[in-house]
Amino acid sequence: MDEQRHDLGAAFGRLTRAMIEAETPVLRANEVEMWDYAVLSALEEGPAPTQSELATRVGRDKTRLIPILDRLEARGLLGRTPDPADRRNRVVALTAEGRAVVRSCRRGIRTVEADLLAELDPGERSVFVSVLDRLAERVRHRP
Amino acid sequence: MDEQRHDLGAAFGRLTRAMIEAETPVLRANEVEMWDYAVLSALEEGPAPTQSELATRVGRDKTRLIPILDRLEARGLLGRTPDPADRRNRVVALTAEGRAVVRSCRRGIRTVEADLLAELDPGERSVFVSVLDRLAERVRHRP
DNA sequence: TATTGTTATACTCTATAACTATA
DNA sequence: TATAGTTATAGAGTATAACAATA
Repeated sequence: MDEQRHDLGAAFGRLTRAMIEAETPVLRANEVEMWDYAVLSALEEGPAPTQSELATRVGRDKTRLIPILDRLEARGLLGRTPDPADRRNRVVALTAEGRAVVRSCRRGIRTVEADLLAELDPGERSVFVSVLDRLAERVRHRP
Repeated sequence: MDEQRHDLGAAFGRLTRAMIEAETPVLRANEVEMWDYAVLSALEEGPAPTQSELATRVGRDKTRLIPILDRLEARGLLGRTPDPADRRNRVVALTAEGRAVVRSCRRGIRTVEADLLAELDPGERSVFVSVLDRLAERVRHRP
C-alpha cells in the first residue's frame, strides 16, 4: 500500500464539504435544501412503496425524513398516497413539477462536478468517476 | 458528461460516512476520537507555529480545536509552548508518544482502506487513489 | 487598534424513545 | 403483538460573539 499520501477518509470528507459548499447556490436557486434534493433524486428511480424504504434509499432514518416530505409535499413536488392494500403505508412519488425541479438541480450540479474534474485528463476522469460510483454503491447496502 | 451515474457529492458523502464507521473501532482501540486523529495527523507534517494555523491545516476553526488540544495535551500526546518571539502564539508539536499513537492509528486505518479498495484491479486503484488525493489537496486551500 | 487564544451562548442537527393507527 | 408513520425530548455538534493577554 502507498505510504506518502493522505488518508482516504480525510480526502472523502474534504471533498464532501467542498461539494456541499459549491452546490448550495445551485440548490438555493431551485429553493431546495441538500436533503430535499437527495429525496427528490432518490425518487427518480421510481416511487417508494413506503417511507421507510425511501429512508434507507436516501441513507437517513425515517424520522428525519418526515419534515422534508412535509415541505416537499406542501410545495407540490411529491405526493404521499396511502396504499390501499395496507393502509399503514404511504407510497411516495414525484409529481411532474418535482421531476422538473430535480432535473433543473441536476443540470446545475453537473456543471459544478465538471468544474471539479476539469483538470483531469479524460482517461483518469472516467476511471475515477466509475470507481467512485462503484465504491459508493457497494457501501450503500448496509444500514 | 456521463448521464447514468450518481452525483459525485452523494458518493463522497456515503464514502465519508462509511469510512468513519469503519475506522471508529481502530481509533477507539487507540483511545482517540476522529478529530483527535486529524489533529495528530496534521502535526506529523511538522509543528504548528500557532493554533490558528493548525486549525486551518485540519479544516476546523480555532475555537473547536481547543477542547481537542486540551485533551491531547493532558494525555501527553502533544505540547503547547508559548512562542518567545510573540507570546500570544503557542506552538503545537507532537510528543514522542503522540507520534507513536498516530502511527499506530495509521496502521489500522491503512488496513481498513485496503479493504475498501480490495476489489479494484491495481491499475484502477492507483489512478483512483492518486486522483482522489490530488482533488482533496486542491480543495484544501480555501478556508 | 489588531490579533491569539479562550470562554460563553445560542442554534442546528441527530438519536432515542414514546405515541397513533393500522394490521 | 408487530409495523408504518408521527411527534417529543434530550444530547451532541456547530457557529457566533464577546473576553483577556499581548503586540
